[in-house]
Amino acid sequence: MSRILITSAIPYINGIKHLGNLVGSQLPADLFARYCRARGHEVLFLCATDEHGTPAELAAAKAGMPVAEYCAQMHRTQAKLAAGFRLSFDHFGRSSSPQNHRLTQHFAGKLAENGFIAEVTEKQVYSHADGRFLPDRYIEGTCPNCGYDKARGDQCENCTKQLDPTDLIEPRSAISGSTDLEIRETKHLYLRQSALKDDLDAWIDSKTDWPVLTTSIAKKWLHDGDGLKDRGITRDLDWGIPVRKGEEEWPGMEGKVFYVWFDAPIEYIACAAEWAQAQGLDEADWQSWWRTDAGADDVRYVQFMGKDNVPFHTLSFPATLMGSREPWKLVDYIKSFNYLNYDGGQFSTSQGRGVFMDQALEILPADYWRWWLLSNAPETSDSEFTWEKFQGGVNKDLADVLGNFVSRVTKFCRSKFGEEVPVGGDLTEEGAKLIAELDTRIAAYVAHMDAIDIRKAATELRAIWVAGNEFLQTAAPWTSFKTDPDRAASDIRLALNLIRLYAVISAPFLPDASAKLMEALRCETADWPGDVGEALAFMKPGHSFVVPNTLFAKIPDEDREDWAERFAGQRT
RNA sequence: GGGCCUGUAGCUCAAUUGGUUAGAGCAGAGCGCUCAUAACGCUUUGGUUGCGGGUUCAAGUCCUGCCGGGCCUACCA
Repeated sequence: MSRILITSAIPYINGIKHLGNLVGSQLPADLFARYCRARGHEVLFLCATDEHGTPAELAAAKAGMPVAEYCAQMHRTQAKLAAGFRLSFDHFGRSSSPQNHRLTQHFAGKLAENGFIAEVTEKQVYSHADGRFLPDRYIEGTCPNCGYDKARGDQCENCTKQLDPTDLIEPRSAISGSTDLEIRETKHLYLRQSALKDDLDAWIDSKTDWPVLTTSIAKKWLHDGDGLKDRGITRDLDWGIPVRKGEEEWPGMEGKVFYVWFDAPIEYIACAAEWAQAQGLDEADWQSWWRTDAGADDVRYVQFMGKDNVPFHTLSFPATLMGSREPWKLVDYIKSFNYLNYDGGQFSTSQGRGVFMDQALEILPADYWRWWLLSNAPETSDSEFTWEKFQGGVNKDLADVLGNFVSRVTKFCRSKFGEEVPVGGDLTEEGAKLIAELDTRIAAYVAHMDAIDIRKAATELRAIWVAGNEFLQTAAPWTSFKTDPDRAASDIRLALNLIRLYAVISAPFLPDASAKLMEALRCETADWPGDVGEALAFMKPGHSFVVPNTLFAKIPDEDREDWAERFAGQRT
């Protein structure tokens, strides 16, 4: 047994996430967490909402609520949806927690102490009408290069030229439209990542087993141009963690807050502290996961995220931890994902294009989504959601292959032997062959899960389900029952136990279906199978069960057509 | 512009890291079965591995030049 710390990239507070967000971090993290627990490991699985920054302030203003209240409400919404998808977080925290305030300020203090913070005075655009400094991309104007009149202050979307806000002709606030802008001097703190470049480089080089997607992005940032650049970690905002040097005031930084991407990864640690508090544990309990001087040396730490998050997790956050010169646990493995597209384009939060977490659960139970999304996870390249593929995958894999197997076995047994595991007969030749095949296949499945090769694991799991149908076909208990009922009894006993085995090993993908099967079979223990032969003899003759209701209903064409139309554009 | 990834059957993906005849699932065709959610099983059609060069005893895999797709490029988070 080992101790495994798992974190999912923390979703931004600003609204409900779509399926692309879900499959890129939280869902695969949950799959792995459930699998590790099922294998008997001690797991701490953490996630949280990322609550600071300009978009949160603007979303709150739009909703006519104080930002703290807005975040609290959206946190509850996101927590509820996470529960709906059966995301098994040990704690779902908030980056605005007191624990994160304290830790973020602590890290800033340590970094300053060790010379990794620079104070830089720079010029920023201030909007009088909005009463705030504007991030570059919240300034709009005419592009000096191509004349496009909705160019943003960081880049022109029309000609893709990189811009500085001061380059824009007739700049205006993207928030209010006001042209009453002023360039003001303001002082900010920079994390001197460049001073830690060699340490980071050597550390990344040592991670030879990481996905190429992860290391190539890190390497690019380390070696592009002049190498790793320092990064501003403060902002002129009201909503955020006040800039402090540990417990002390930070002269000259009054009224400023840390930038979300400084405090958001630190929430991974703070979240463990929140977890300990919620569980009534003490400091040492969460520190044993995070401090190598307090027991975290034997922890394996795995992070899950979309590719857009990689630079922060491979560089900025490790730089924060390394620069503290304190014994914090660094990540051991980063599993990163490409994007899931929606029917030929991108999922779009702003345009309401695609399926969002709340809508998905209104349509179908979580297991349907979990299976399709995970078995089509964008691991090696971007992948695409279409309603045809979704319908095809779900109907074939879940309804026909798995669901129908359960149905044919339990119903056959009920009609011939009654609702209990039949008595009589010895293991047949077909049964022995099945056990041998499952031995190999389950070993392959386990190897893929250990390696977090999700699509391959799903493919193998499906093959394991298929093996059950093949077994029934060759054993043909409906025929043998007429001449040799003991033989049929033995094969059906094996098949009923096979359903239990499926429930156990499929649980990381299909937690609800798994629970439903275990209940129908009146089984409580769900130990991971060691010896397959023993696992398939778990339920003894005479063990009673009930025939479960349809495990997975098929998606009819009419529904598919209806949904395709409903989610094509503007969300209502 | 620069960098990275990618292109394999109609579709979605594999191919033990250079090693026999490139494999699965879906879709299509045929046969079988009748326990089951018109489900299941077996067989089968289908490939000049984007295109052209090169290295090698051997290339889907390595090098190179084109062509196409995607992502990142540091103030969205």
